[in-house]
Amino acid sequence: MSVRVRYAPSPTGLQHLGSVRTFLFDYFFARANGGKFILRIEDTDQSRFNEESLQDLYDTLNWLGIDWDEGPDKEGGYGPYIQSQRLELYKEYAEKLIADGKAYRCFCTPERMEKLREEQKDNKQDYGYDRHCRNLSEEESQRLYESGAPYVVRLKIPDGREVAFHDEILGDIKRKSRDISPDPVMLKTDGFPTYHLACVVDDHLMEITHVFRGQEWIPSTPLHILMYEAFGWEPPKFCHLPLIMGKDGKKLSKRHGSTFAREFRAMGYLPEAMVNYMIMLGWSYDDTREFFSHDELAELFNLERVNKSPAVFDYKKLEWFNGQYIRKADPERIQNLYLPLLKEEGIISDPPTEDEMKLVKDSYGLVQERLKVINDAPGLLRFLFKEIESYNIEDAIPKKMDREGTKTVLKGCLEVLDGFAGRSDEENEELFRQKSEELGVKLGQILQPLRVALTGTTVSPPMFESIRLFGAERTMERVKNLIAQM
RNA sequence: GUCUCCAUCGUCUAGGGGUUAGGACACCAGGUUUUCAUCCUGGCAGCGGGGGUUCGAUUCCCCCUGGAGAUGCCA
Repeated sequence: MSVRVRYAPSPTGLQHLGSVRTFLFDYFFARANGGKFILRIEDTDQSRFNEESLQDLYDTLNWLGIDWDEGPDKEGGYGPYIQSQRLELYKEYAEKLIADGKAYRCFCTPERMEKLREEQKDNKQDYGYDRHCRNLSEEESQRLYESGAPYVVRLKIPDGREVAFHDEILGDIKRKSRDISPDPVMLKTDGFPTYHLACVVDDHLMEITHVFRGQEWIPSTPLHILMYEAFGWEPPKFCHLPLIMGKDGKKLSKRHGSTFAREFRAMGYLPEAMVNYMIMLGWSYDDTREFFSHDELAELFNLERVNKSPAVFDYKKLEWFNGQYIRKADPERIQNLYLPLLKEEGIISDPPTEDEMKLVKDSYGLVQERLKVINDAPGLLRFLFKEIESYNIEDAIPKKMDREGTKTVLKGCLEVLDGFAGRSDEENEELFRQKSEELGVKLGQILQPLRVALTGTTVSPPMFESIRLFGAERTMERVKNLIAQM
């Protein structure tokens, strides 16, 4: 049987790192096995549905280069792929369950449920429905139904059974049926299915072979097994993925840092770095290799090497991956990624002038080794395009030197800068060395004030290259400017 | 509370009855260098505890501990 895998997000929030990891495993498993990757929208919670998250889903998938074979916009013979468009189907199957005696209508009001819950809490009993309506006589149930009373459909959980399933990652998992929540709701009052019903019905109808989902679903899988039994269907294979944690071992959340895919995109992470890092969170290839292209993953990903235990998300390592990928990337691509940022920050005009574009292109060498994320670029390049707003004089004064000495050094720089453009870097360096000897300081002590004069900071790209790009004459202006302020 | 899952350096992981327990990030030190970064070299650091099984357990089994998740008309 050919592999069919689905990613089934519910559009109630933005795609976060856990979602990304799940669909990456879905996708690459499908690809590596020559199977189909299906996108299904689980919008069964009307109250939490939100349009923005739907757009975010598509944006995220597209950004990371993940395409699907079937989905809302790609009919593949198993549609519709949006659960809110399949309501009749779920109702039909719920009715079938009732007709077969596997489920029943429950007319208990929310008020009764709340009261029950409170009583259970007071008596320190286990929570759960007391099966009041399961014990209704058929006539009574029918009468209430015909009276138009609102109801939900609940599955009858059998007593005294052990429900087992085999997880492809975790192995055999068992649970006693009495530990499964008594008689979970399948169909809500509003006619929408719960996750459990919709998921089981759709996975079966869409002939899903492997269900990938987070480990938080393990406790409800026995329930799903019971549902497959009630329908007389063969369950798919289950693959419960380890959870992603924050540094403190708690479930990853905002307080650990960014968690939404779009935030990483906005910060200037490359999609391939993101994919590579995320796939390594819970999966490994061997004892050393850790760089994988999209195509390689689509060939090499497998279930055997998926880890069982939860993984802590390491922002530092992601950053390292990103730096590695930026350095390997085509310069033009990286420039095009930060070009809009330069415009946004008003560093260059919009549209850029010809001179600005040339300078952006020529200056790439200044940043390529220094970028961890794309968004670092504006800060590194700003000095080439904009005047230094204010000098921190202290920065300009090297260690073991004073203000006067620094002034003298800067004046010395002016002499060397004269005719700078006409000489090679080697020649210029030699001149700076001579000058520093003449002034009785080290080369670093002469270059630091110059660096501050040109860039406004003590940390910058290499001096000579920067001077060449910016122009020796204009550099001299900045040096004079700084001297005047000292 | 109850149920379920998990457990190798700080983090991601490889390994597996006999290994100097391997790699990567981070960190530290050194080198290259005009600062930063890159790059190179080296270093620090780990099998949670207790019982078994065995000639021998980090590896297999049990218990404990620790961590996480689930206990919704949310997914």
